[in-house]
Amino acid sequence: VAADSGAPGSDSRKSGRPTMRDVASAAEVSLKTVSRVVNGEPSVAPELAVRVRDAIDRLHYQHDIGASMLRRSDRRTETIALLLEDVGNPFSAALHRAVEDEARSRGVQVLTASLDEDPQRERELLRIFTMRRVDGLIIAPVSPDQGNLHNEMRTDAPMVFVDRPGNDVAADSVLATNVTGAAEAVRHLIAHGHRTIAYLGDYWRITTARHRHEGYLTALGEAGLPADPRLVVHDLHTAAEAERAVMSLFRRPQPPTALFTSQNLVTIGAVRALRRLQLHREIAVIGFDDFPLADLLEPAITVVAQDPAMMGRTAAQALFRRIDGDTGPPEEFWIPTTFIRRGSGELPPSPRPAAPATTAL
Amino acid sequence: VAADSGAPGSDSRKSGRPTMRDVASAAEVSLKTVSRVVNGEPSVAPELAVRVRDAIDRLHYQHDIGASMLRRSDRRTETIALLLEDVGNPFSAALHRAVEDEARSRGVQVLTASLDEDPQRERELLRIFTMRRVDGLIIAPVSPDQGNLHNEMRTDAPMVFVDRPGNDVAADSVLATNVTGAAEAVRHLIAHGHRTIAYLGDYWRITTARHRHEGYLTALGEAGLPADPRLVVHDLHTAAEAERAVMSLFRRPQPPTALFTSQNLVTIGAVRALRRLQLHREIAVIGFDDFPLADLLEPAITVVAQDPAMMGRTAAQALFRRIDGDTGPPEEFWIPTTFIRRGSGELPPSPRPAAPATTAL
DNA sequence: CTGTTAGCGCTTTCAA
DNA sequence: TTGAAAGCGCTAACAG
Repeated sequence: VAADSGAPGSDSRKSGRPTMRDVASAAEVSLKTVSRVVNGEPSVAPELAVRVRDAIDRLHYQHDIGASMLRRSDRRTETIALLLEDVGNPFSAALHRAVEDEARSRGVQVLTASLDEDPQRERELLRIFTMRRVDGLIIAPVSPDQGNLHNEMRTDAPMVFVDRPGNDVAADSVLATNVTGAAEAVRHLIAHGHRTIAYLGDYWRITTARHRHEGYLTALGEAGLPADPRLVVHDLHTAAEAERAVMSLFRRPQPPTALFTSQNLVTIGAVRALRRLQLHREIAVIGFDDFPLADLLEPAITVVAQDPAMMGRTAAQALFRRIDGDTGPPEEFWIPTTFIRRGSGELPPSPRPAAPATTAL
Repeated sequence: VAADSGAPGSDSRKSGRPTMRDVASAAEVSLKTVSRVVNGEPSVAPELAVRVRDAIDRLHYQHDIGASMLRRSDRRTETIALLLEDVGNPFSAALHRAVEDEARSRGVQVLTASLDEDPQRERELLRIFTMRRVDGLIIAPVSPDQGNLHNEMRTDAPMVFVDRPGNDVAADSVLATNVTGAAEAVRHLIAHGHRTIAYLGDYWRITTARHRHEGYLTALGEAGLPADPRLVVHDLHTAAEAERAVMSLFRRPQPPTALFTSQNLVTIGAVRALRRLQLHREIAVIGFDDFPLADLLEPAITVVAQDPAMMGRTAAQALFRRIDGDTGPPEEFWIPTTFIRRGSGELPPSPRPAAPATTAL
């Protein structure tokens, strides 16, 4: 076995990729010297280093990061996991990009996955990424019982929550100012004279949706306006659902004069419905979360913009601090939202009680 | 060394995560039996299997995929790389999502990275992913010299090109019907009476941009229309650049009556410019590549829609076929574009010679 | 069905 | 500065 290890020229390889041993014998040095050159350790005689590098080029040697990680003392895979709602949606995609940039500057690779609001998928991915020994995780959690989940997994890799809090897990979190941002929007509508403001929100189980609803209620409360439950619709997750919800809202006797939509797709669905009802110049709309072309619609859509790139960057930076050994108490990073006036949020209350739509209903 | 391997209860661990050996001694079986249970090999007595699983739960053992891969005969990492222009843009994000879904169904993880049109970054990432021993790569290439790149890398992992062809590399590719899609759009404009049609395109070096320009020329040629180089602007990569280009186009003596924009952001920039010039109801526009809310603009934007999800799915399926050992000749998969009439492409040629903008210029 | 031995490709430890 | 030996956590090959 060890007999042919020093044998110089002859390729004792059966097939497959060349290893450090092959390079060593080609360069007529020890395996360890090759390792030193590959890892850029300084204590190698220049002459030997040249011989090694020559052999590497000649054999097209490719270092195996996986194998090296196995023996390394730090056991770093230089890999982090990013678990988002859906890598295909604009918010997640922007956040992903920011994380990638931050990771790139550290030579770290990113494994991304979409959770689709599925708790089972979340636990499965947590298991998989633990088995892959990622150095850390950034996660927009789905499960309400993050705590159990995390314990159960025994993922000793650091974790940072983004967009949504990791309920009772002691870890950093990066969150948008959902409550105050939503309240600001609703206050703006009230200041423009609206008294009947509908709330259209995402799944109630999603923390951010609850927070935005809370901001809505706060602003109403401040103004001494009643919180009419008939003006509140939860659990809208797609544009189509939101469109239907708005259509039926305007079939009611006392329709709202303004809408606060708590999410991207809901805003778009609402705008679609108002167009169909020919009410888009009558009914005020403010959406939470900005979206491309919001400024080109007529009227342009007033929004509470989030900053997904900043959230991603902040989360990645926090994670890398933990990976680097920071053991301070968990921190919360609040990423401010930006209120952007564009027109739809500045429409005054429509005098007439809105179109009767289908009288039969 | 081997002395304590069989020692039952006492934890001989110094620290860190438990290994199969720990599980083996806790369950009082051999290491190999644990391996069998973990890998779901059937030939284990139920009683032993239970003991092993108990020990796994008790010690919170977590299988190490990296270590297992090192010794496995297939040497699969169950990982693929996905190299896209920018994971943050809608086209890439949608494609990414489709690849993820396809990979998920095989238990494969996806490492994604953005190339930003940077050839150096492309070669660096190719090197990194080779060192990580991904099972395969899906790539929207940047370099014109893919051939050299690929050779140089000696990435024996299969590769599939998506969105852009991998020039003279013998590998599968998944491409949109850029030439015919573009020609269809321009034919449509011609059919609506336009004779002066501008082409606004992305970086000339990008293959898809060249193909779309080719389609533009084809349609003009068929109709016997001259190809006026003053109506062609290349190398527009952002909405702002496109906006400026369109503004200056309409300062000229013979402005076009219609625009064909060869890319998302260019379309949006063009629409912005037409709005500023108050020409959005005069000048026809057809964009290549659909975008959200294109139907809500006024006029709604007629487009040649691509199908990024289909492209991602097709690419992933092709890649997995190769990973599974298919060694047939390289294939080209053409994903058809869909022409979507929405209004902006159906505007007739504007009779008056368009606004004079700034007379001083 | 179960266990033993060897060794994946690399880094560590320690001696020369 | 260089190298030999040991072993990371696991699976393959071959015994019992």
